Amino acid sequence: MNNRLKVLRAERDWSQQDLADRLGVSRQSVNAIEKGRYDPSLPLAFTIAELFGLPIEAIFSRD
Amino acid sequence: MNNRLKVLRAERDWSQQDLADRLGVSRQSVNAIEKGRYDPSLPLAFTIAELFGLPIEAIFSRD
DNA sequence: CATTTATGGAAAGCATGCTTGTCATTCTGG
DNA sequence: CCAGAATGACAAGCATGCTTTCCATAAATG
Repeated sequence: MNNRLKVLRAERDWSQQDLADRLGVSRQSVNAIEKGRYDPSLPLAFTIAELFGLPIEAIFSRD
Repeated sequence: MNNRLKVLRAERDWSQQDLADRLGVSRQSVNAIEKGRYDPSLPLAFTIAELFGLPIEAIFSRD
């Protein structure tokens, strides 16, 4: 899966740590997801979508 | 997370096995997800949403 | 320069997702 | 009644998600 986390983060001028704090996960998780090393769980994808006020499909997409 | 799999399946008169075949997963996975024993991975949630032609948020929701 | 902040990644360990196989129960058709 | 289909569940095993800890590099700041 691809994701737009880096862009959404940049639009808000948040560091990976800032985003991780808002999501309640570790910075390493944000980094790994952002770099495509793995996909978030569905619950985390919901948390991310809610934080950015976007549908999951507007943030994540298939490769 | 809650999900509407059972209803969506019933609307189409599909068995759990029918749905599993269409999703490319085991019947046990469909059963476990439907019964809330665990959540699907994000890629599987995408496959489910595509199969039913609905946004992920129209199928899955937080508890 | 020296220090701090941001990012990328590796390793080990625990939790979760998914598999195959198996079993029990219930329901339906013949 | 009997056979088969459908559902629910459990176990073992492998894959993935997430954690903490640690290290390396680059960019920004004093």
